[in-house]
Amino acid sequence: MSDNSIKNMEDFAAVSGISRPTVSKYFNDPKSVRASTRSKIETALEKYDYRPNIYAINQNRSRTKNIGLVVPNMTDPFFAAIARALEGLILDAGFSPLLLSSHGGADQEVANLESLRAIKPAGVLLAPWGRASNLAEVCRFADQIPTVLFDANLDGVGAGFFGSDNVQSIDLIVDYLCRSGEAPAFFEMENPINPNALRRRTAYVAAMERQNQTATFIRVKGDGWDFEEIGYREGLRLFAQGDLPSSTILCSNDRLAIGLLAAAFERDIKVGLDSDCSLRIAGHDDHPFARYTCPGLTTIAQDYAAIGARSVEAILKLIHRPDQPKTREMALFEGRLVMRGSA
Amino acid sequence: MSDNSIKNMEDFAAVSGISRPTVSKYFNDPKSVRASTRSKIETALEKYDYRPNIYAINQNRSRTKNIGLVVPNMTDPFFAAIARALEGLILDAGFSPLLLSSHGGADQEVANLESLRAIKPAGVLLAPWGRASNLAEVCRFADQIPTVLFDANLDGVGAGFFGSDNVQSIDLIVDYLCRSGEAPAFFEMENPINPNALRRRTAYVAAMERQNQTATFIRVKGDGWDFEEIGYREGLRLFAQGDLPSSTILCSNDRLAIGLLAAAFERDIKVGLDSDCSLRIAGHDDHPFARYTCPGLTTIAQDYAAIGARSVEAILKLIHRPDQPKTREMALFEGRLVMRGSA
DNA sequence: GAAAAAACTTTACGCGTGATAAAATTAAGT
DNA sequence: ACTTAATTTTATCACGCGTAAAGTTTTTTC
Repeated sequence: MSDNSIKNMEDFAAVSGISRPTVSKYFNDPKSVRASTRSKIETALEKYDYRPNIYAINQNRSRTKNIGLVVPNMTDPFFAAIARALEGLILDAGFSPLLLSSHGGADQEVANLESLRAIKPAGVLLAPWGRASNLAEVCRFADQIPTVLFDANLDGVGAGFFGSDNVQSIDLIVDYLCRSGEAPAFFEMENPINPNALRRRTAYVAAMERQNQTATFIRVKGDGWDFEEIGYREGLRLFAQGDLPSSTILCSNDRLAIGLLAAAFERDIKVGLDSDCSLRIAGHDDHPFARYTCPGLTTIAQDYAAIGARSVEAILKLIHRPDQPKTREMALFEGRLVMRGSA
Repeated sequence: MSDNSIKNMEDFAAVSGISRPTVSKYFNDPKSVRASTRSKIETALEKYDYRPNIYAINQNRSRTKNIGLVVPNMTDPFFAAIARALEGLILDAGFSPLLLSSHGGADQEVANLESLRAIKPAGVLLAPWGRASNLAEVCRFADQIPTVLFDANLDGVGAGFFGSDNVQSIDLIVDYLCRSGEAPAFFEMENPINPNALRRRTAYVAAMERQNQTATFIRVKGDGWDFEEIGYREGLRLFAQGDLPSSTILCSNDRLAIGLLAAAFERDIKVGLDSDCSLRIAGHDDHPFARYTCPGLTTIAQDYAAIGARSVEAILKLIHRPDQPKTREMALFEGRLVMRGSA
């Protein structure tokens, strides 16, 4: 027969013995048709494996069933893990995730938003590049398409933000470090791109105040996202100089700490809690590799299960009720202290 | 005026003073219209920022300007790095990359191919899941849509394969290890999913033969992609037992080695070349984190610049001349020895 | 078992663009 | 200015599906 000639819904409707509009209805919602016709269609479906043309479907719809997902840097395992979790949640909600990475920088971020615009997504989950983001463009985008921010906040942009409570988490780890040894110095980049880095800095100052300690900083130079390299290079330099402000170092993020630990190892500086150790190092984020550093990295685990769940929930609500009151939703989730050998 | 009412090409053609078919021609190839009309269109473009509806464009086309890019696991920084490089090459060629990860396993791989089918990509670059891949489905897909494999080969599937020459690279590192100390034992998983693991195993046997050494294996249990965890857990177990077949261990890949190094550190086993070290560990792939292990991991760097370039080149050739002779192209690229502290 | 409700069929149109043939215009060369 | 080639315009169809209206059949309800 003409088995292979099922080119469109018309043809498929013919072989399944159902009219095309009903078949169309079926594909939009299988439960919206009578059980008997549904089974007829599904029988034919098994035999002819037809699928509606996605472009024709979306041509009329002003919004599709896609949800854009933009992360600043997929090469960072931390974001890769979050992205993966979010993909799952989006799929569960019956939408198709479209994952894009802004690794090129703020320009790539804008380019990603442009690509998404062309695809007319129902909504977008955006972890912005950071301070360097093209705020005007991101704003313009968020005004046109339902957008929820996660991981890093840009004030007032999008319909909501969900991320970590840096004040709580930094307080938690500063408290732990102070109780278990010398108060920590804060290791950070001079000009961090990520807004979270700035918030953690402020949170560190406040936490140290609460501990009646004076905040001290180790600020290092470095551009871009090659944090391990920066931590390593600057660690080597610092250890060579030998004038650390404290024997406990709290890094602004795990990736800096990973580099710093490698530098300490190379310089034969024992890191940890034991009596023969001269340095303690802690991080923030619970990077997937934090448990395989030497020693394992004491750090803060972000609750990104919760962050992801709430972000997806928010974007879905926005999609289903697009004309709701314009109150910007926002929630910060507590971090959890993960104790390993390094501090 | 009616500034914002540019809803389609008709409207845009009107405001730019050019007929719609000519505008259409412009968007398909700006150089195909007269310079004067081109500038007219581009002037209007700046003023009204219209962009053709991507769904309407693709509705008729049997193939789009998209190239699918499927990697087994984006959470693995190695694949994240390759994917990023490939994305750049695809963009340079004037196509849009669509990146998908099969992290769910072979089922997700099939699902990804299904998604891609719906999008009608011009071609697909596929790094297959491995032995567990649904061979029949992948084959069926590759028969319908131009497909090139990279990283891992599936015999006869797709129009070509580009990857690393495991025989050369393993020979290179075995030779180095033998010259610089005790001949290596091969650390691997019992049932590796990745075809490269099997090839490296065979290559190891052959290389040891050439060195007049007897091949010895350390085979460990473990499922899935959590290689660091497996290396770490099994490393702890092995070191507790204390009956290693050799003081030099060549791991099937870097991620196993990273776990193994962490285990050695925890057990106070000094790894490296110095006289006070009792163990040497080497890996394969030059994982982005290999330079931050303690000590830095001696390994083989895959030439994935070349692999990526050739893969993209091959898929482009296939797209432009779809009916060329059906010889399956294939090339293996040499690895480079990266010497660090661990061996 | 009849009336009401629900689901389906038929018919027809619209979406925004690509493609093409024939006619009209413009540019280039002499 | 005239010829010729190149380009643009006009007009029309195609693509595959969503959707609405009107009529028909099936199922549910009492």
